[in-house]
Amino acid sequence: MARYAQVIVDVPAMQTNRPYTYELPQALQAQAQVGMRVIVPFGKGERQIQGFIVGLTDEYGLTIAPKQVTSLMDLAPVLNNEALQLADWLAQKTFSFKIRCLQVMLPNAMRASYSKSLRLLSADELPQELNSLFAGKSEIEFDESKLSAQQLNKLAQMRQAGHLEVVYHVKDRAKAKLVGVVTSLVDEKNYAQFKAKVRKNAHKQLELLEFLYQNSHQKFLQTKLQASLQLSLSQLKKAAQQGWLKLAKQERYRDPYGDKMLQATTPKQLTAEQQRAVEQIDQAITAKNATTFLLEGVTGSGKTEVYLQAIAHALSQGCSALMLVPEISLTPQMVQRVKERFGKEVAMLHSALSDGERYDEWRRIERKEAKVVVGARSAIFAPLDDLGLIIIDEEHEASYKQEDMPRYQARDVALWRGKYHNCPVVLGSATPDLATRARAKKGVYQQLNLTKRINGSSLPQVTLVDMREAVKTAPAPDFSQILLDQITKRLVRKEQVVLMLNRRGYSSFVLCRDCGFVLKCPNCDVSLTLHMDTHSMKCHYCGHEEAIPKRCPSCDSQKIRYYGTGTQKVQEELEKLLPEAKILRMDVDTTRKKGAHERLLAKFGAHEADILLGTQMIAKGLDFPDVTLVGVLNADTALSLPDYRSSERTFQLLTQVSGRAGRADKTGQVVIQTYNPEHYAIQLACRQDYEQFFFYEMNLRHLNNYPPYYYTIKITVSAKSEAEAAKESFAIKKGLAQCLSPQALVLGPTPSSILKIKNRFYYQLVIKYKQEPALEKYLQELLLQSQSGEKKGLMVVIDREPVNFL
DNA sequence: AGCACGCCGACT
DNA sequence: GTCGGCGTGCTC
Repeated sequence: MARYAQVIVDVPAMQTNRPYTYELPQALQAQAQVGMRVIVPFGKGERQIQGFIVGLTDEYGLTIAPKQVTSLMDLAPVLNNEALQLADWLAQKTFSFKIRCLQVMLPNAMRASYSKSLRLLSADELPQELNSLFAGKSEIEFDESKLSAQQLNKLAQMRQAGHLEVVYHVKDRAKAKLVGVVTSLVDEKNYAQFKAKVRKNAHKQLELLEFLYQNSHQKFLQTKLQASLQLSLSQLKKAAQQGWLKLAKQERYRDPYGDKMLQATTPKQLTAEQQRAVEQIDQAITAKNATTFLLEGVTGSGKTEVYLQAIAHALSQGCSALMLVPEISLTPQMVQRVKERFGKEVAMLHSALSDGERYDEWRRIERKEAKVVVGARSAIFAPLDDLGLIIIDEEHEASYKQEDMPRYQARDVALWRGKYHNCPVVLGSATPDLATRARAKKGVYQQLNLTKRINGSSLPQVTLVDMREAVKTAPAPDFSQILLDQITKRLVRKEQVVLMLNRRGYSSFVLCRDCGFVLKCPNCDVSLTLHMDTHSMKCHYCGHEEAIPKRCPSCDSQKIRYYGTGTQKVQEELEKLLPEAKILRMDVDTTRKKGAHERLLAKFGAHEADILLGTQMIAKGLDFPDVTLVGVLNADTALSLPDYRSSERTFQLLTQVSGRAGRADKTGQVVIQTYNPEHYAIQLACRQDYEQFFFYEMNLRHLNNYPPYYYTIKITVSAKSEAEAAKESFAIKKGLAQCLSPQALVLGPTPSSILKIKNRFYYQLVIKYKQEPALEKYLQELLLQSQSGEKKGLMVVIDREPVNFL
């Protein structure tokens, strides 16, 4: 029983980034607990907002009168002690507002939505101008954007005079789904009595009564009953009135998967290597050791089976398990495998779920109805409170880093939770992140190796095509003769082909052959991308759209052409070369709709197409036995990017796609087209030689002072003018020089690779350092100060260990 | 973020 | 002389 609550309010700003003390009304004092959501008044006026109780006290150390908590939004805390501690750590580590860190722990639906309404206090004072607005009602919704300046003016006057008030609403969107349930009340005792009252020719009623009698005291889903007996709602209601049945609402989980029945699977026989890995992990689970394992295994070496058996062991110890996969919708096969093994014990959290579905999955976890959670990045916050194991599959994936506030790295959160629960964390990959692998080498992580492919199938045969030469005789700009021949061969043999277009930093734009003019976005510093489906030019950053020019806007030449390579263009090329081939295209455009991804893959799996053409997204986790050829059209577009990780990315990607070919009995072939055939990342990816790549790349990182030898922090400054952004970033550099030791390095400031986005200009600095005790404080201070510049349109963003330097 | 207070330009 | 612009500062 405390009198006051410490509340973090839902105002993401630097000045409000601290707890506020509210008085708890008598009635709430017994219920209030740390970790509950509340509604509190904040600021002048009657504005109401959501907040989180982070502490309870009996002291109120302020001289101003306390405000009172309006209401509690929860009956029990939605954030436990672990979540609150984790939020603290996150806020500090990622330079984020506390409120953002608390919100990221919960499903979206638990974030309140706000609205305002206008309530008329004395209706006779209403001026004519506002008559139509209120239309006789005493309370209307208040949407400032829909009102004219004059109307707002009049309203303000009314308010001043006390004839009108603004009412603030905080709505909890977290609602359980309710379904109608019908319970039969007909039995031996009343059946005859009911029947006597029904007219003889009322067939429908008799039929219903008969049905209810046959199913005495049973429960039915209202919708199903209506459908099977062809009843309207009013007929049901009438029956309820007569006492035949009871209509009620019942809570029901939204079911994102449908009632798809899955065949239960049993653990598979393990190879000696897998066995060893599972044993080591099991041991750590049983002993409650927060060991971090690096499970390094080539594609097809059976990492998933190791995960599944380790999860089973955690469950057998009475613990729960958490498994992260990169952007889950991309790997439906993986999800299915987990569901097949653990059935309804599994909860899924991924981006394709609606807010409601996500909320339901979250509650299933919280109520301990699901003990295995599979999900993408944000699932790392799943409310499992007896964790026995955390797995991060494809741990090198960049998608584990969140790109906006709070900019967390899910791997780091996993390690934190592992420590909290004393449970092991397994990082799995065929091509581990260099930092991870380096830690394993130093013995910080324990390495487990899977060196053999599970079915003994050999690694695919890889052919490098030097496009500098091949392009001279190529039948189409993106297809060398060698690749085309190979594709044709598969078509004849009725085998399947996967073609990957490395689109990073590459898209189709329009260029004038005469004057070199490129059509650019008026708001952003990027060229517009051609979209054949809508017949327009689009900006990928701000959404600006315009018509495709027929003549050059600069020199009026007609020689304005499409340049670059997009999947659409490649598809057209391919259709011309191989008119008989059936091609499926998979890219952002064709997979935007929910479930489109799965449908495309299912189609390809069912042999409805010969060729699957796509971007990076096809490289991950899909596994089709009849694919015997994988072609990479442009292996090196990412290599030229000004990012120290471009080699690592290219290596990972090529290694991964190569693994897609020939997994079963048929040996696969991989054809890689490149303009840099001698580049080490490409050469070593061809040989699937991670070890060699690791040594080579580590050496380069060492020479150039990059991670994992150094930590990095990126500071991005943006302003309405380039000069301001530049000026501010130079000032920050000056400040940094004061606080950093001579061992630290500061790169920049430089204009960001895309200088202008949505009419804002971006400059950035990168700090590379090993040990800087004063840095963290300095950066916190910098953020605090930047607040004053924010009104002038200056913004500062701090990103720890950024995933891209662009 | 949002809301009020407060100090300077263009109107009745 | 007032209305109303938006720069500034605070929110338990």
